[in-house]
Amino acid sequence: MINSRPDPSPSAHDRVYRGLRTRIMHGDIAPGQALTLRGIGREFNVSMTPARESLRRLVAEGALTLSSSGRVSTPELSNERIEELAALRSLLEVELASRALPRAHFALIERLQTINASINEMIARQDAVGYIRTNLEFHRTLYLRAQAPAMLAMAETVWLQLGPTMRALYGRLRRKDPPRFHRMILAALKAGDEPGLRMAIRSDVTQGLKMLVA
Amino acid sequence: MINSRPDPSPSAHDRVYRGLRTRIMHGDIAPGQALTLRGIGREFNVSMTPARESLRRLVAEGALTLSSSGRVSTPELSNERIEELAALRSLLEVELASRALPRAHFALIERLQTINASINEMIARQDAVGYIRTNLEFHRTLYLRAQAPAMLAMAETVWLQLGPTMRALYGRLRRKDPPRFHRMILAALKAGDEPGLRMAIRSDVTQGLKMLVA
DNA sequence: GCGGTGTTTTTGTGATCACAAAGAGCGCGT
DNA sequence: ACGCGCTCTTTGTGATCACAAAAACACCGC
Repeated sequence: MINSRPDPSPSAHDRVYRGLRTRIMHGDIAPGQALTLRGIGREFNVSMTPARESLRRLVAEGALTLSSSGRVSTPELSNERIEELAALRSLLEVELASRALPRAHFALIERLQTINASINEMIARQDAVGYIRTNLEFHRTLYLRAQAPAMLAMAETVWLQLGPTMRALYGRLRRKDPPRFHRMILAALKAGDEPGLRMAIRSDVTQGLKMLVA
Repeated sequence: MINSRPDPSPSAHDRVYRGLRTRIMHGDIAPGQALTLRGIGREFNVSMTPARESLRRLVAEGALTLSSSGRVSTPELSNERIEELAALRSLLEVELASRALPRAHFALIERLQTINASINEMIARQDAVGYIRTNLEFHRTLYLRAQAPAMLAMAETVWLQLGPTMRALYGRLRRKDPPRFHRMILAALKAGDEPGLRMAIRSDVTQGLKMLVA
């Protein structure tokens, strides 16, 4: 669903939407944070109309929740919901990785290794938002090779829903070691080992969850 | 995502949204059909504002496509996209059915059998829209038992994207025989046979696709 | 007849407004 | 000190408008 072509005239509501979306996905906003139409409008220098459209769009994608009185805020997910979303990530991303595997040439693996190095840097720097962003870039770069845009869009929707929660999670986690499953993913890609890749993805995706429950 | 509680004050845009959504999901609208803001507004007796919100929401869910000039229309899916969406249905619905299996008691199976009888009636009556609606009701009734609202919502989003296409498909299909895989699903549910259920769901979901490619 | 060109109509966009409901704050009474 | 009620502010909703771009249409020359 991500389109990288330079849109000649990005409509106002699209600009607002994209701005908020990346902020939410990367965990810039904490769970439970309320957003107001006029506040968004002021921040992006637009009227209430485009602000409303972008907020409602994000609500439709599950990135924000709509209270009964119409107020929108970033969601505070229950543990059950988090587990369900992790299961969805696993389901979708294992399939995406599996489809990407036959198309994963050396250049791609090299790029993934570069991104992985950035991730380690973010960890060393204790930069939670940067870590989430770079980690998602790692996954998206791989899944783009699957040539399955609808499936990738769904995976991104799940990321979006988990964004604020992941921030709260990793923020308090203060991990020090690099993600070990990423090395397993890279090894499986190099070896063309599909079962190994599926297991590595599943482990990587559900890894964060285990830390939460603990 | 479907909420059956009687909302005391359904906002205008919600009423419009729901109306359009069920129409699209059930295949009331043919692929490629264009929708205009003022037209929707007239039809539902609202101004452009709620019409716009509902259209944009449906676009966000992939139920409608937005042309470069801002016009919205029901999508005409490529064969590749249809295959991908069918794969998504398979992925999600197999998991949903698998989760519903341990919770599927006799009352549920009985209800499914009743719905299945309705499906046969729709087929005999050559009612394409009624067939799609009842068929989705069969699946949703089963999946509701999975207690996985986010996953069910995603499956419904896929149905929504396939709605107009399924209509065009089944409309020209003129099938005469009842869906054989539904009997397999019921049998597997009664027997508590999980592998059999997974296979039956996968077959049922991808069955329509095969007819399209042929 | 046909293609192109001008006009006219339709359509989406974003701003603004009036309104009602929800929230926040404050003070009064007990 | 605490709860209740009142008021003022904030907030979302939906209608309407002006504007620009796009589409539809009609007309004219060839």
